[in-house]
Amino acid sequence: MSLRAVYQRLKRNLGGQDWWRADGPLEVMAGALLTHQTAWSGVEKALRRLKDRGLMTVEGLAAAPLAVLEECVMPAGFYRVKARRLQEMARYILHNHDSLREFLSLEAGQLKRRLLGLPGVGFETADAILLYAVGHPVMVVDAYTRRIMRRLGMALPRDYEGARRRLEEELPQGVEGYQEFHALMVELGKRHCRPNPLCTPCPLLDLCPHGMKVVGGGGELSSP
DNA sequence: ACCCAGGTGGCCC
DNA sequence: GGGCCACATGGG
Repeated sequence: MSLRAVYQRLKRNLGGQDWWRADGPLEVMAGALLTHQTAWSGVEKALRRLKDRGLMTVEGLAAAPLAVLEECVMPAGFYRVKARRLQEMARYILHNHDSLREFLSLEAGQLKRRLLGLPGVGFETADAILLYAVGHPVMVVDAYTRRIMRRLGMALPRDYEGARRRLEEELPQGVEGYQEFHALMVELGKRHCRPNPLCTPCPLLDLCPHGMKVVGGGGELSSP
């Protein structure tokens, strides 16, 4: 089964995900930093706290006492480092650009390099910002995507950029499709593709891993 | 009492 | 380039 076929099947059955809705680009950027190794429910609480205190602006994040940011970020975990990263990002933009808008309107490659220079922004976070905050057609490669691809027998290259290019080549190209595919990988992964060998069977795809056991019945146990 | 979550950076080899 | 660890709260 081709990757495009996988995508079409998931999309048909799980529907449009309309994922990662946010008030504006800054909220997407903050969410991208806060979601590191963290459940989204905690990220939502943190974003809510920041907004309720009027801190969801570049100026607000840049000027707020670190202790206040930490208190807001708390429910998203890793709160000390994440609060600092939020502030560093805001201060960078404030000190080096006319506005958030101007910063985000840089050419995609330029923007990505600058994002990567910020503390806490690695390849995945940078690409998430490009795709969801700005709307550039780049794939985001996360842990779920890698795991699912591996269990489909289509393991991605280990290096991030190689993996991203592979997905971008094999999928229908464009912002819509990339956002949708990424969302589908995460939602499917949460249900049926955990790191632990004990995973629930996936009714849509043969995700059965490593020849390990499946809980619940319905998944194939075909051992070669 | 585990395991896990929409990663990244620092350190080591 | 890789492998290991810290970073921390909250839900199943």
